[in-house]
Amino acid sequence: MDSTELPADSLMRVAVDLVILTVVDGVLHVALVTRGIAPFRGRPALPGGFVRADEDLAQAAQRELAEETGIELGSGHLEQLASYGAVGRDPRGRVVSVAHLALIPAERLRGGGDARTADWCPVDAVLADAGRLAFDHARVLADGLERAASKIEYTSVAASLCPPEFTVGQLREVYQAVWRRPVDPRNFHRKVTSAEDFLVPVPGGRSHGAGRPAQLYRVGPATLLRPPMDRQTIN
Amino acid sequence: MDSTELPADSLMRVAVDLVILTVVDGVLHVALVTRGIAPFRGRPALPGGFVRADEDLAQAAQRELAEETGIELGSGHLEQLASYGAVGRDPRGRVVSVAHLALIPAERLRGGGDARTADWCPVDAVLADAGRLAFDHARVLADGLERAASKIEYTSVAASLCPPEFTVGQLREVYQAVWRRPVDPRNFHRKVTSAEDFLVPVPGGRSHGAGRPAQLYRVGPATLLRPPMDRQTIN
DNA sequence: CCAATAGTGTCTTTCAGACACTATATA
DNA sequence: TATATAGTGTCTGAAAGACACTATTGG
Repeated sequence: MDSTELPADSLMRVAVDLVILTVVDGVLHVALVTRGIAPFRGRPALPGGFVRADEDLAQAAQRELAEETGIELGSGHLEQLASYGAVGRDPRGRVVSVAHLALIPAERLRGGGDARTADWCPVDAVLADAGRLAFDHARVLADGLERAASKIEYTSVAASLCPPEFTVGQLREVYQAVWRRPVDPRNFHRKVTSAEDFLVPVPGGRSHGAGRPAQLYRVGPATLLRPPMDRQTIN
Repeated sequence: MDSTELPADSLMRVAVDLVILTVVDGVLHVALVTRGIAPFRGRPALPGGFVRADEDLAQAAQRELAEETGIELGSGHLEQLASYGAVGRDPRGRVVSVAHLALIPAERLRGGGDARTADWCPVDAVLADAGRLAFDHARVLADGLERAASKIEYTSVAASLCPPEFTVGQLREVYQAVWRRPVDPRNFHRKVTSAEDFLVPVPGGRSHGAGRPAQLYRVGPATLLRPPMDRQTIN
């Protein structure tokens, strides 16, 4: 492995940062850590860390996700978001961060408080004070939220924010939380249940709680929703 | 700039690779270089190079685009695509590549032949022998093509593949080339001309050539096409 | 019973697919 | 005149928005 012919000034540190989203009681939350070391000590930041020499980008993201949330990604969704490499974004030196987006069910959260684990913060509150976020994480978070909102328009990844078996009402709550707008229950029901292979009913599965019990579903083999839902237009 | 506390094994080389697309005579072309040095010497590859210490990712991509095609990106479109960081993707050592997608008008091409410049290759021919591409560039190219095809569904970036003033027919040729399928001229015309602020007619601007002269348009202020076109369903 | 949520049905509007037809240039 | 491309109009079917109505639970 001779790399003498490679330019030395392209040697940089490569990190992964994670936008980890979940929905708790109809409210979108993002996982944040409080930085214990400089720079930005004491400020909220996205979970993340440096990529190791023996792992690829997705592995590094999965490792950080497990370390900060305890999630092993059995259910849940993880995808690459974008890379951020402005020259001065980290005062310690040149760091290129490959941001990832994770969508995980609320039921699998483990309690925060531990310094190593992330805290779940309502996205509205975080955005109201986005200037406190370390590095360029306000931008990364904004990009992650936009990606999540657009991706549930045409895919079934919203189910990654639900438990393995869920009702149409729970799925609708996820859409409303991510889109920050109400969705008509009846039209939503018609849309998602009539889409081919999008949801598969669990035989005999019924929800409990207030109101009429609902059919339980699992996510179906169709990962794409066609035609898509349009969050701008939708009632 | 003290980085002693940073882990040494996250030091990697960071590069940009470019998927540069254009449409010549209704056929989609991609810019490829022939590698003059090992590894993959003599094999076709996407244009690219290492990021310098004093430039960010977008600047590096623009610089490489200018060096390989002579395009200064007055018109044209450049966006980040994705990052590729598998451990063994470059035999010389650990290299993380941040791929970008560029869409440029055919009229601004400059002749190849020069060793420093890229050659324009029909995408069909390249895909038919994608295994010859260096590194993981077959995958990067596939991702770039998919991104281009999906992005013209809901944005006006297809106009970046046309000259500044163009006819509806030219724009339709671009869609057909990127989607690899025919599009009904009449329905397409109705769709793009009735979309608010998508195209703005050039007063008195008329095309010449075979058939009835067509109105010339410039791309309008609306960057989004709503509702989008669906390349799966479209006639 | 009432409140709450699940689920069905229906009317209307919008818009895409298909395609006839007209308009205006070049060969 | 023949041919090619531009552009308009019209019919039909799919699907979304709006919303009435029924179904089935818990309190």
